[in-house]
Amino acid sequence: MCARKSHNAMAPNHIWSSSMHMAQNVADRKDNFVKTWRPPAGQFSSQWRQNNMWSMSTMQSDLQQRLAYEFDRPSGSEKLLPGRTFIHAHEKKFDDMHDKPTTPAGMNHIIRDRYANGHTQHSSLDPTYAYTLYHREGPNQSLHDHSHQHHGENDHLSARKGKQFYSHSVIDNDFQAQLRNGRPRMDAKARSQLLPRYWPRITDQELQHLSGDSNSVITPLFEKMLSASDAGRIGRLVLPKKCAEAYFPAISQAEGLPLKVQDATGKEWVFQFRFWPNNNSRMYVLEGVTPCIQSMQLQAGDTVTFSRIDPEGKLVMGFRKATNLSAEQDQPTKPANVVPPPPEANSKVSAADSGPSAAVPRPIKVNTEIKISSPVEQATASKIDKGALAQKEGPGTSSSSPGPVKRKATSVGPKIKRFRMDNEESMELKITWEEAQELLRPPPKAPSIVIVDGHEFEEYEEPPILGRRTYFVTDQSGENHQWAQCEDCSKWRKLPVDALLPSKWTCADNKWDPERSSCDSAQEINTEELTEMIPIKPGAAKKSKGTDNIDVSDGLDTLANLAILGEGESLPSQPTTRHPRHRPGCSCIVCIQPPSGKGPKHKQTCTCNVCMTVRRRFRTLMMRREKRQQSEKDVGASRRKEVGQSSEPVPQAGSDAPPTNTTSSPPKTDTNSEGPDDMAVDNKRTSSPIKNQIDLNSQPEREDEHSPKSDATRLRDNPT
DNA sequence: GCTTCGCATGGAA
DNA sequence: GTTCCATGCGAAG
Repeated sequence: MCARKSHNAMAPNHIWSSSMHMAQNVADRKDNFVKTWRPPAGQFSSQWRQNNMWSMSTMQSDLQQRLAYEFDRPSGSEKLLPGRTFIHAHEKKFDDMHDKPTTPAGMNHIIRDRYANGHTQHSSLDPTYAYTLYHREGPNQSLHDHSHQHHGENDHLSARKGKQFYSHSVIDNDFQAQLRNGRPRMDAKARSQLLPRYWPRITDQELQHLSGDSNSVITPLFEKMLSASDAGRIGRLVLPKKCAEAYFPAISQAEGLPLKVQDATGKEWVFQFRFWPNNNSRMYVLEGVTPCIQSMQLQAGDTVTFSRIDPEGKLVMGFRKATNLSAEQDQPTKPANVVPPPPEANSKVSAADSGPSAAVPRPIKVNTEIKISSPVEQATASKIDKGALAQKEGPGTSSSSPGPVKRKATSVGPKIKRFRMDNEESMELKITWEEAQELLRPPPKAPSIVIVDGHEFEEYEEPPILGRRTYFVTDQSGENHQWAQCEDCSKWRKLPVDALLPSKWTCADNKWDPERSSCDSAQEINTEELTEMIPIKPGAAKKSKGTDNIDVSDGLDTLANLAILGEGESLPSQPTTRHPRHRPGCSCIVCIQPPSGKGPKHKQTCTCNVCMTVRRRFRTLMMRREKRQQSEKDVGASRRKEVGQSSEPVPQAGSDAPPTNTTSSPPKTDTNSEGPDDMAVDNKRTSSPIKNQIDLNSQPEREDEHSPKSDATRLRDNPT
């Protein structure tokens, strides 16, 4: 359907794939290929929203990766060769082979550039080649980023002198490592099983620091975001099993063996590399990492990277601070992912921190996406630089780092999760993948038609762009059109279905309806009518005006409201959305609340998001409870009537109290007494120090599950 | 009572 | 259903 070329060129590739994959029979995957890539027919075929591709959950990781690329893709130098309008079957094959794991963005850049350089054969697609290869021609000469040099491969090889950086495993190098280590490295298949979140994303600057001045070659092995327990005082760093088995020495005894690891400063640490038996498997840990972690001032959420220095075969440990995110976004040109100057850092490292060119004698790649680990985050980054979406990276810059891999939320401790959510930038990560899809538009340049295996494909030379959200509507006459909201006046305008809007769109851009090409023109229909047709809330986009062109509030509000109303209750005029797994950035009632008994107490006057949500939820719960109790009373009364008529005493169902008490006892006025449900509600409402206010530190969603009696008791015990 | 060690548990993928 | 892995937890020191 779209953007075939660039996707094929840059689609997720596996780090460890070998060229043998290329030899796989294309026909084996032909059917799937065709189904996936065939341009769908129909009136929306030009829209960048084909569900058969963009909504398939099985494609998600791939798509996320693609999205990440689409978002950060620079233009200009990274375009594919204009003249190249065909797709090698084996290239597509490769893409298919590796569309599950995601590709670090930096790798994408390299791969793209290799395309641009005419390396279109297997080597250009083979990540083992395609990753970064840097060389320094002399002490004061520039390091040449392969991705920006339009030289041939031979030029590079011949020019390689002095220090070399291999940002990913080079086959020969890996083979040598096998020989040195005396045990086979992970085979290609096993490598392909390595989860993308462990793929190393190391900038060239990090590599420089790790390498020091030696003539060494660095092979990044894997990385891991520190969990709370990793960074805690236990001193145990849980290692991803496959990484441990692939890159660390084989151990047969649980006690393991001591492992020397060098940090970025050259200091050597000795950890105990061992495992625990676990569910017929092993759980690998590095013990004794606390001093090292502390010396690096790492905490949960930060990332440690493991690399190998060859030819010594040393393990070297780097790190990346998670807290660089905000600073990085504030200063997008500052190189991120730079190893902070350790205590004994030399001037080189310090200089590196001061600017991209201070310590690096070449136009080093400035990676502003290094912290962006998910497509959503990528989207956020793009949002920050909304005006220059397509030109975010100027000439001479690119991302050497990879990137966008969706991190497992549980790899970050709860506190870190909340910290990340509190982070202003992270709070902007409020766009789901499905929402992002709706914002993608084909690039303006018309696609060329290519034929692959007898099937026609639209091939775009440029990536999709972020467009303004529109809503497609079929009116009563069967006519299709779409509605878009003006950036300036927030009026909704009806547009033809094939209209492609830029992310910033105003009435003045309404070339399809000259009568309504001005913000002064009235809206064609009133908002109420519009709301009936499309799932928008009046003024929703206005809310986001000034902060972002992407209107992402709908889905979020849906989630929040669903959380408030409880599962199974949908909202009128809003799409029914099941709550996804809780992830960093999730704004649901569960995620935004501090854990029980932890965190600062909220005052009754607090108007924070948590408190406001709790209040709303409390009110809803109370209303529901009162309704339920009222209905139960009614049922009970009617039953008693029936019982009275039949003169048979029947215990009241669902009540602990004797049946006679409910009607015969006078209303209790003692708020401390344990009364019926409605009294418990009253108790709850009045137990607060401030009249008619609720306990913002209580957890109504749990209270809802408890008996009213316990509610009253707990509120009495903890009136704050 | 505190820390360390080893395993178990359960959520997430 | 299986595997991975973050973390809880009890035993031992």
